[in-house]
Amino acid sequence: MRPLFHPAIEDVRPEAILHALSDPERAAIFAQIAGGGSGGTCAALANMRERVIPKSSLSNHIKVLREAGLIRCERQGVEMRNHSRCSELDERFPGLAMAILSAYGWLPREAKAD
Amino acid sequence: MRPLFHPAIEDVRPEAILHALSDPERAAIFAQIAGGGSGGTCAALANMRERVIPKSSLSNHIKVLREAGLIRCERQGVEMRNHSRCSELDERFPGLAMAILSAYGWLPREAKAD
DNA sequence: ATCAACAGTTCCGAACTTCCGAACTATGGA
DNA sequence: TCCATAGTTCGGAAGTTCGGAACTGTTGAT
Repeated sequence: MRPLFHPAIEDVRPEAILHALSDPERAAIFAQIAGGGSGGTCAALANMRERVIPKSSLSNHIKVLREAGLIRCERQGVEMRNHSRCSELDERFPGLAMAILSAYGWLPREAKAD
Repeated sequence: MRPLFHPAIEDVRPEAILHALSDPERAAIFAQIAGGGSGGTCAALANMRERVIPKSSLSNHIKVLREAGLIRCERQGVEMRNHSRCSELDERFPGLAMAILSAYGWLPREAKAD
């Protein structure tokens, strides 16, 4: 499997980010990846909270996040490592990812106002 | 036509906001309303930029924005006044609406970083 | 080499959502 | 009353999403 498609940071569109994160399940996956906790493999993500996500759905969610420019995925042996593109994104759209995660109440590690 | 449904600010869900604003056309309508320029009637919004929006679509966009909690609509005579709920929203989800409008490059009046 | 096991992807049909023209409703003025 | 104006609802065509079953690609064992 050749390197998966990732948009260049300047090609990332705000509507794609909002669309990707407008699904709470997908936003939770992104929060998990951004938090760095699980190591970011699909298997780790699949049963992160009470809900078990079918793997075809998870694969699709990850594809949507990747194509929106939110995460970067690379194969490492048999599994896939997913990591967030937060710092690049924050340069392009300052405060956006953070405001969204914080609206969901899932800020990765920073302080939270409310 | 009795008062239209508007969610209480504490019932506003982040996914609804992101979904509403993940359509660039709808986000542009919201920016226009938030900017306050047009007076916010549908007719004024319909032909705001090069694109003419069919009125059934516009009505639907406004409904989505209203039910997401982004705008407040009230009939005034024969027309409808739409205004944004930015200040309430900013208390509930600090920085969210601003980060989104700024990502689209449509910040209502404040300064812009990049 | 062959095989099995595992991690993730693709395919495709059912269910859901979106778009927009035509028909409708509500308000105000003559 | 009847008309014009501003917006809403209806309905069907087109598009999107979800998830089970079948597939691919990688590793490790025999």
